[in-house]
Amino acid sequence: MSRKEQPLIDYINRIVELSEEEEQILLSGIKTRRYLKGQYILQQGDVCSISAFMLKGCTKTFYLDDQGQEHVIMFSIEDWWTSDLASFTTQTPSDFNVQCLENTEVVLFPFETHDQLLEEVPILERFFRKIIERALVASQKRVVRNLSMSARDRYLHFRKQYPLIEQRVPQYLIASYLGITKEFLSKIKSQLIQEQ
Amino acid sequence: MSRKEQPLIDYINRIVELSEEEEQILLSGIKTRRYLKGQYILQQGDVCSISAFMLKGCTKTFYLDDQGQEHVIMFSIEDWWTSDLASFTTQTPSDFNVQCLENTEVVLFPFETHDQLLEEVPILERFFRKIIERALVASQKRVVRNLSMSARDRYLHFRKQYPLIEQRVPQYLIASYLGITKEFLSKIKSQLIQEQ
DNA sequence: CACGCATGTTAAACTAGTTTAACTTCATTT
DNA sequence: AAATGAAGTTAAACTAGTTTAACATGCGTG
Repeated sequence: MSRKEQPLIDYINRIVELSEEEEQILLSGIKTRRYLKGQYILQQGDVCSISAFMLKGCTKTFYLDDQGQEHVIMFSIEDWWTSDLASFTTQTPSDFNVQCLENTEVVLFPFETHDQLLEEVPILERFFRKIIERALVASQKRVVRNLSMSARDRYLHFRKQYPLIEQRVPQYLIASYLGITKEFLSKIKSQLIQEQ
Repeated sequence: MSRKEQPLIDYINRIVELSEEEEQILLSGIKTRRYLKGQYILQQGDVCSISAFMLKGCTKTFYLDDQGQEHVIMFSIEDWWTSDLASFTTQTPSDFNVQCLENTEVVLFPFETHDQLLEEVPILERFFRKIIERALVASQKRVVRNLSMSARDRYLHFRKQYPLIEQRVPQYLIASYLGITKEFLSKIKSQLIQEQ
């Protein structure tokens, strides 16, 4: 049996074990949606009403500061989650935008049915705890990298950790993700080439 | 009734509701422990076998890089949690040290009994999900601040957000937490004073 | 009370990363 | 084929933050 949501089911089953029945309840509580390149899944100022699992495509999550400067917080590709957790959990306006860099297809978990879903399928409580744990570990590691590594080393780490993303998104967005200007990233890259 | 663990029980009850019985099961699965100023709760390279709730005192979590430089990741005071989640959840060697800056008393959640405790008191699954959610939100916000704010603004934010910590720990540790040198923090502070 | 040591400050020389601006490349539209 | 515009590069001038070093302060302990 092949359905659109299969990658999500597989993803969940790698972490906890869903029965047939639980799977059905889950499927009845979610929906899939497509976005075109350039469209926003979430906009700064809006309350984040969904948590999204990526089936296909690529998004950037970014923040516009007071001076209108864009700061890329994360990229998401297939099999990743994307949302603004702060806004989603507290139902307050979001600081972030999530915009599609490619045509994108996602599974949406709406906030309204989220608590009910957890009541009906309690094992998902553990599932969400575990994926949030992982996200927290990743975020803490990023804090450490930003505190202790030079821009050059952060770039090398990024290239190694996300080789697929590096080829898929423009360099100036990667520079923003790393916390540097596109000009300086350009310089780093030419230095790395000369060293070879 | 007043027991040492009461602040923990109160903390949990602010997030989920524990029955008398659940409270008893919880209490039987934890223990309290004291550390002297300077002692380590966790050392880099060891597997983190506990998750700790702070009853009293103050700790720093830090990372020593290849050049032996110390990077402060976080401070913890009363009513906070401290642990290395990455090491605790995967039972792999930790990158971090947790050292007491004052005489400290904590409630310890040992890893061995953690899963069993969650089986017996399933509501704790939700509790831990929620506090990890909060920690993730805080960590993401810190990433954003480190990407988008100057050292001066990060310092002002820190002072505002953690006024108690600022007075409790030495300035050079705060500089490290902010990702700058103690000399530069000193300069920022004297600039701020002159502006008054 | 004097010694040692941990903490904090100031200032000069330095460097990693930014800003500004001009130019290249390449894909898309007209 | 020309024109437009988004993405990337290069280089010079600049600035935020580091390094090094010297000095100040306080305070705990022999």
